[in-house]
Amino acid sequence: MNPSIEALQAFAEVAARGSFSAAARALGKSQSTLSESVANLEIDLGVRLFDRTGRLPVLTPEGVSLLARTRQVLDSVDVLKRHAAELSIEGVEPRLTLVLSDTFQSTSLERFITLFAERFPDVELEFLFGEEDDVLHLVDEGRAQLGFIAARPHYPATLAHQRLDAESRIGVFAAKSHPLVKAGVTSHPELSRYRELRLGTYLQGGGAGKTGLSWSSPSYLMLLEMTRIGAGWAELPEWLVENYGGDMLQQLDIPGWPRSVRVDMVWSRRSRPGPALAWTLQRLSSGGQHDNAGDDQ
Amino acid sequence: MNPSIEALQAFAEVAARGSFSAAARALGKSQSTLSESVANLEIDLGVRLFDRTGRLPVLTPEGVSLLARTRQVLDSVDVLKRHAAELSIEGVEPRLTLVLSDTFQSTSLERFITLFAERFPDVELEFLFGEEDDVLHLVDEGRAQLGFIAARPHYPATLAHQRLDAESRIGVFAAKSHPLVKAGVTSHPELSRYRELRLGTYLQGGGAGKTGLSWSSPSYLMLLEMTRIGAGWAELPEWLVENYGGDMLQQLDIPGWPRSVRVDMVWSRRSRPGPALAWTLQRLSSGGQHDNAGDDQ
DNA sequence: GTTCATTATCGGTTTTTCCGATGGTATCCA
DNA sequence: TGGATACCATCGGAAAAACCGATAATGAAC
Repeated sequence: MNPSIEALQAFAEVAARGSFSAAARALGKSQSTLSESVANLEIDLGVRLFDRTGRLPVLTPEGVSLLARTRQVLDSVDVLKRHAAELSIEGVEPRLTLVLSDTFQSTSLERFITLFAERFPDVELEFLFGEEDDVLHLVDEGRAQLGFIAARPHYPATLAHQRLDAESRIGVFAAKSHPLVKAGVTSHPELSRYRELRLGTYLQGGGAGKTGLSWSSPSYLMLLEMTRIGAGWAELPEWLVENYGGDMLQQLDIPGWPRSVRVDMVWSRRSRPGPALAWTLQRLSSGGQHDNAGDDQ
Repeated sequence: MNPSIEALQAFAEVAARGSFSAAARALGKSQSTLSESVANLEIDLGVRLFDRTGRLPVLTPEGVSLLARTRQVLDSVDVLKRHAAELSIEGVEPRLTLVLSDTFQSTSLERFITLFAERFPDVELEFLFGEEDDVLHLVDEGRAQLGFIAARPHYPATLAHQRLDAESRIGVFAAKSHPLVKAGVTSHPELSRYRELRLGTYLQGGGAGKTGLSWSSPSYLMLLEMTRIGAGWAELPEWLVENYGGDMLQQLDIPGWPRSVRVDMVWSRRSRPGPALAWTLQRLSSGGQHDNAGDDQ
């Protein structure tokens, strides 16, 4: 037989107030209910929880011990109820999936994560990584709710987008030991004689257009790694090279590079953003640093 | 309104089996009960837990999220019930209080603690520290269930005792920088001209008998500390000096010292030892190293 | 000793839980 | 296409539990 949650609440309240009557008043129930409820709980558990010889009930040692576990039960019930209320009344999403791009600097992400954990402790955060078309695809099909992508002029009609303040610089890099560094390559045509390590998405199978000389990976981090070991040259975000490139990479002085790219957030128009997504959009679109940007609702 | 534990069990079971009927069979209830139970839970929480369009119910994203919390509730309920069963059926004590003496080597204690934690995970272990009469007093008045004390020939009639295998050597120590070390004291009468740092219990107020020249503390560790800073000489367990004395103490060569003292366990005769205490007595009295010493019940 | 607050117990009502039966429906197989 | 099967939701009724108000007993305080 399972104890009822009401009985557990009664037990905890009586223990806390030291009196059946006071606990009854606190819980808005009658004294007799509490008395019977606790008595039944004692029968249920097979343990005498209170010493009732005196005027007021006193916890037995067993009662003290079981009270601790009872509180754990009640706490977990509260968590459950609170989360359910968020889901139903406020309509908060059970989880939020973000597709991150290495174009998007991860430093500004740390602040966001801690704030999000405070504001939505019950929402599961899921991170995916992807670049370019993969981002759009994941968001469009609903696998992710929010994506970050190197800004482009046009987006599918089903996607909303917003440009972020931050901009990211993309340069052309090669390992210092790579032949093209010694050869002093300074133009793009020359570059194309060497192997390019380029971003390849999951979507387009085996590189349409550029083939043969180029290798591809869907992750900037793996491109960086391959560049480090001298497998070729690559377009890489500068911040990524600064943080993870060590001293082994050399930025190439090519006309038109490094380029400054802006980052866009994209999300689906198909359904109205839930509270967690809306909050996230607000926070990130206003730059994140000034919190007083009049962002209610 | 609180959800009932039965309903939460039903929810978890349906989610686990993927079918109301299967869950009903598993829980020994009727299918209609489970169906209604979960339906009411959904109303209670205000959240749709299952998608019922197909033949079998499928968890909604919200359901997945709430299922995790529900499992936590059920787990904590299981802990509560298990602990209650131990307390009631097996009569396990809610907590066990030991009075440790620094005479008792703490190395053999570590093994005991880990084994105890395995065998009685729900029993609270409380440690007190005391020496001599304090130990007897705490055990006799029920504040502690088991005490360790330097062996003595007679004990109060209300206390049972058992000699342990291990023996502890007590020597006379002083700081190497203390005058009596340089003076080359070799007999007890000479010693008495210097300040003694002696064990003083909580019981006997301000040192009956030896006064004036002696300072006292109820803890060997504090005596050790005072000896180290050169406040006087003291009788100390050798193992304590070895472990915590550093190189600052000198053992004095006094006739009759160091003494070998045995350690006794003492417990009350007033009530039959509970399972946890009985287990502890068995384990410690047989030395702790050979586990096959025929100790059942 | 009297008064006050507290607890246990008892009858009765309301609510919840549970069951069996029933009907509707998706899935599978002939 | 049609039948068999397993599944689910719903309904009425029975059993159990929760809850209340009233009452009597008891410890504490004055």
